[in-house]
Amino acid sequence: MRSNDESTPEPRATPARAIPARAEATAVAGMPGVRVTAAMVAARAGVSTATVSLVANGKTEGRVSAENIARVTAAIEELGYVVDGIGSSLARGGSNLVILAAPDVANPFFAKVIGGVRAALGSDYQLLLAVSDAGQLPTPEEVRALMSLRPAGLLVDAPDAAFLDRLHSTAPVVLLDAPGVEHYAPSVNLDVGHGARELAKHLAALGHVRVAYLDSTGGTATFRVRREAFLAQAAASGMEVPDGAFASTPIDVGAAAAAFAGAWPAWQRSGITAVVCCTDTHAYGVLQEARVAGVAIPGRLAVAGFDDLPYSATSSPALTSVHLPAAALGEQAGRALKELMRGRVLAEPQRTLASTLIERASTTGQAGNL
Amino acid sequence: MRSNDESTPEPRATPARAIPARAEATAVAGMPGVRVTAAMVAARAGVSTATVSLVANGKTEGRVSAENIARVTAAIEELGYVVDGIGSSLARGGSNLVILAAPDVANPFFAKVIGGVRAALGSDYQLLLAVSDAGQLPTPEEVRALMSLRPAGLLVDAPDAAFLDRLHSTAPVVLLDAPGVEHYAPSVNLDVGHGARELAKHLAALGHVRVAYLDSTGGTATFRVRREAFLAQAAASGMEVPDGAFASTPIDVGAAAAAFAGAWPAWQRSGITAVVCCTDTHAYGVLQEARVAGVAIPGRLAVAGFDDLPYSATSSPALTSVHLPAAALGEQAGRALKELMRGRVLAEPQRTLASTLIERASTTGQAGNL
DNA sequence: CTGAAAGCGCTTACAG
DNA sequence: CTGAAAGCGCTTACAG
Repeated sequence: MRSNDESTPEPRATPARAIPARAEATAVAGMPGVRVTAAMVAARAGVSTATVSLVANGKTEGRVSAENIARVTAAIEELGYVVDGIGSSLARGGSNLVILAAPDVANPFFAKVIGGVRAALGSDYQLLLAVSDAGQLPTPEEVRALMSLRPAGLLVDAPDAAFLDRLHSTAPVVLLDAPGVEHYAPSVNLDVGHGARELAKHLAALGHVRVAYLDSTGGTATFRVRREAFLAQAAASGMEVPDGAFASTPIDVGAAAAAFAGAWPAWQRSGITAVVCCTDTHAYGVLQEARVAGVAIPGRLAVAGFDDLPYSATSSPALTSVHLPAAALGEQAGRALKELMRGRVLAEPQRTLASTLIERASTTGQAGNL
Repeated sequence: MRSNDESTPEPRATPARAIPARAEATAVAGMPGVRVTAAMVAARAGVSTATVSLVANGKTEGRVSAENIARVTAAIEELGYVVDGIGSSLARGGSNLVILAAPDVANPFFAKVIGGVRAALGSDYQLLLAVSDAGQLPTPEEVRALMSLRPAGLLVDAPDAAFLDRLHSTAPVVLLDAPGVEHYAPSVNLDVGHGARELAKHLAALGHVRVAYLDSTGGTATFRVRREAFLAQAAASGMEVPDGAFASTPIDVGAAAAAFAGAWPAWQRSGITAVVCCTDTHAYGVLQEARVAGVAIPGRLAVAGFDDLPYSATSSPALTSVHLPAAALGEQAGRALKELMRGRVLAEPQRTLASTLIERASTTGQAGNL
């Protein structure tokens, strides 16, 4: 669980008699340096560590004299003192860390989510990402280890029930994009079903009757929602997704391209005129392979995706896609967590953000547009 | 610096007389639960906390009787005890956290770097990503706050001198992709210059004489290296990059496409037959706009990039690109840091990984390939 | 306004 | 093999 041969030379605190100014300035990057403690600051300022703590944390109002504030401030500055997070966390009973666990950090969509979280959290909390291998949430063991840091709060993106069952958090938790498991904790969800239905209506209105669906292999619950909502509305709108018109691949352009290449001859024979992809990434693969095969988009085949990634606005043809409000997702989750961390009760513990269909040339363009 | 109104209700440790089994199992996600301490385990097992610590950390050899190991193990299991990272870190003088600071987390390239780091670090250390806004390293203030967590080590990707000057780390540091600042700390670099020169030779061998260069606006030091190495070899190989044949945009497909659209008429007039892009992302923009404008790739214009992103292998045409060993970069940096954290001295503190040119259809394909 | 002291949860010499 | 005790660096009642 933790390193058994932690032979790192631990810097022993130097005796407080002669405190050199800028002790930390002697630390060379990569070399252990001298750690400046509150006791050293106290010695230099001629006060107690209690006073140092008060000043360092800005809790001086009506508690520390102007004289002492000045002395301590000067000593802090001279020694380069930074409050130790470990000692502080232990004394306070918790840290100011917020941990964000997500299966898919390296994703342009997720970058926006992170931006939103940061904006909401502000500088009171330290945001750290728990990373694991691509497409995987951290294991429960990893999360246990993280919980032992006593984070002030936890944000979990796209969790499944198994993960949440094994997560016994003592800190407030907010879930992001957690369809089907909202009851575990306050959550912010995406109404991706709405966009999926809009997409089905859009295709039906364009006269499509037989459509294919390119799904994700494995993946999180959102893909089930996307598929089911689309299929339900497709049926309601009089469209058919024939049995042979399903395929699934990992979220990877090449894999999607290959799957499309393999499936297209049969799809073509069965009269498919549109393919809906569960992510824009899948759709890029279809666009690419269609170009190679000389399939006119959208003239011969309409293509659409989900996520509205940056590239989709400028791809050729531009890709019709269900837009998801990533920044708002992060921002509202961050906001909710902040409330919980302050001990407040959420007025609205379950939130859902709308998705919207962005219609572009891959479904609406001139026929024959390559 | 830290929250001033941390009004979170702090769970007081319950008196150790009646310890219910599975205390933590009563914790509902999002609700503060009971924290199980070593003292509770000790009480239940009828031993001292010292013994609990020994057992929990697997340091029992020749120090704890089989009898007591069994009792403590059972109590740990029954109560769901997890060693508290805060208390442990304070006692040990440091945490087992490794913090990775990077400007560009949401990048497929970087996902591989992270994978490499994780593989090298193993389970002895907790890897956490310090995130900031897109394209930015965390500020020195943010890093200070992180340092106060007493990480066991620090990994910094693509730092500049200003960042390192203000980073007074007391923990071992390893730099990744840090051309020009290697002297600050042990580092693992990418010899991107080699790939850039290979690319210049490749284009020259294909008969190109006048080429354009699409650079990144701002960005990290690697872009300077890419440009300079390419230009030097281009000149040496008898190619010319005319004054008007430079452009730069952010790392964004749409921006690159727009820049190319604006520049192409003049480039065409001046006899440009190839454009080198400082990232594959820029190159995607060029490919896309070229398609719209009916510019045959590579017949009329050869296109190449750097990074060899996943999409480049399957784009249409597939993109010639300078491949960078992302996973190896992370892996070697992680390995080096692990050595340092164990108190060892690096045999080879400066390492450089080779880059290779991957030739694909965007430069070598049949002329007229759209 | 101030400081001595207790306590946060753990680890590690130390004495037995 | 075992436990009492000191100590990690801080914060916070508490008494003055």
